[in-house]
Amino acid sequence: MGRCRGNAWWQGRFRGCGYRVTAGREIILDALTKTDKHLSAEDIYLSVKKSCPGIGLATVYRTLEILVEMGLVLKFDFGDGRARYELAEGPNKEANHHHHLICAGCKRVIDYTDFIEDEVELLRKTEKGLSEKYNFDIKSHVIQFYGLCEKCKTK
Amino acid sequence: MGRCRGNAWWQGRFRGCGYRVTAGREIILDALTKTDKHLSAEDIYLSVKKSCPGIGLATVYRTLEILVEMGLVLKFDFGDGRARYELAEGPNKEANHHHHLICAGCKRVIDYTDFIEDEVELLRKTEKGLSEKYNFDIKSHVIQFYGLCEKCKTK
DNA sequence: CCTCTATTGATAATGGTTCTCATTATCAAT
DNA sequence: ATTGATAATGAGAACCATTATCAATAGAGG
Ligand SMILES: [Mn+2]
Ligand SMILES: [Mn+2]
Ligand SMILES: [Zn+2]
Ligand SMILES: [Zn+2]
Repeated sequence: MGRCRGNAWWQGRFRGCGYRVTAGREIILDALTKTDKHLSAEDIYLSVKKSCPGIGLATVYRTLEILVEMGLVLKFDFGDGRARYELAEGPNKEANHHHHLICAGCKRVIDYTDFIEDEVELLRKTEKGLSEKYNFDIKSHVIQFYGLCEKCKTK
Repeated sequence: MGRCRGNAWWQGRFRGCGYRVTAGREIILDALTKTDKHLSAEDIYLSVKKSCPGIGLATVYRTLEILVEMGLVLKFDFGDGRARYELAEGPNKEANHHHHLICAGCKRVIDYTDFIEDEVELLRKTEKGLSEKYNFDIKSHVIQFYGLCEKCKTK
């Protein structure tokens, strides 16, 4: 057996999907785990480059693609022309599901979970109704509110 | 007074915003009015080119930008790498608001309004709560369900 | 170690969108 | 109807996030 790279929670899942565990993939997932921001591919690239200077931007994109496909990471479009990524689940983020408030002024993105309970209730009803009516198998949803944040609404 | 170009419902609003009424803008808005599809800029360009061969793609983009800014047209990202546009309101589409089901298999987009009543109720509550808690002025929302349509779920 | 091959980094290519600029069209004032 | 100020346009270049290419490298089972 080759040198062991550790036993982080995600590695089993990773190997189970037939993917190899590499230094690049480890550090990219680390970067996403260590922040609550909504990082772009380039954000991640620059962040990861500090402790892994040789990494290429293409590897970041390729890894993110895999992570999204596996459901470990969520990919969003907040309207600024680049994709944003966020850890979907993890060691400390088991029940991380939330929705977004997006400021049209400063482009800030606010995570909120405050009203999730009621929403989840309605979503369950809506998804059930839609599934039956359109015979559509719902896998995920995107709920985003656009407007002006505290600072931008006064200008 | 120059040749009158008609008195379509939108022209007053257009001039009121300081924009000139042009043949290109008229025909682009026509194209959006005459369909219930979710057209890309290039879709519109090709469609409009048939009755206005000289039009340029840049004009389509510029016009769409204005229409979105004015709130006459909605811009969506369904994850296929290009923006999609849809008439927000119009002569026959006063209460056109709806949400989307997006098939990850065939990329088909289904408009639905069936369960809007309950959703509208929850949205009102949620928006009120969020506005107060985050002092955020909500202007619009995007609600999309992703999954597999009738045809794609069996494969 | 050894082999097989998935992964990687550098870089070119792609493709949707935006920008530039000389020309044209709109429209309020004549 | 004509004019003049300037907004709008078309052609094409530029931009830039994302993908594809490919030779070199590294993961993992034996
Ligand atoms: Mn978030
Ligand atoms: Mn629609
Ligand atoms: Zn703001
Ligand atoms: Zn489908």
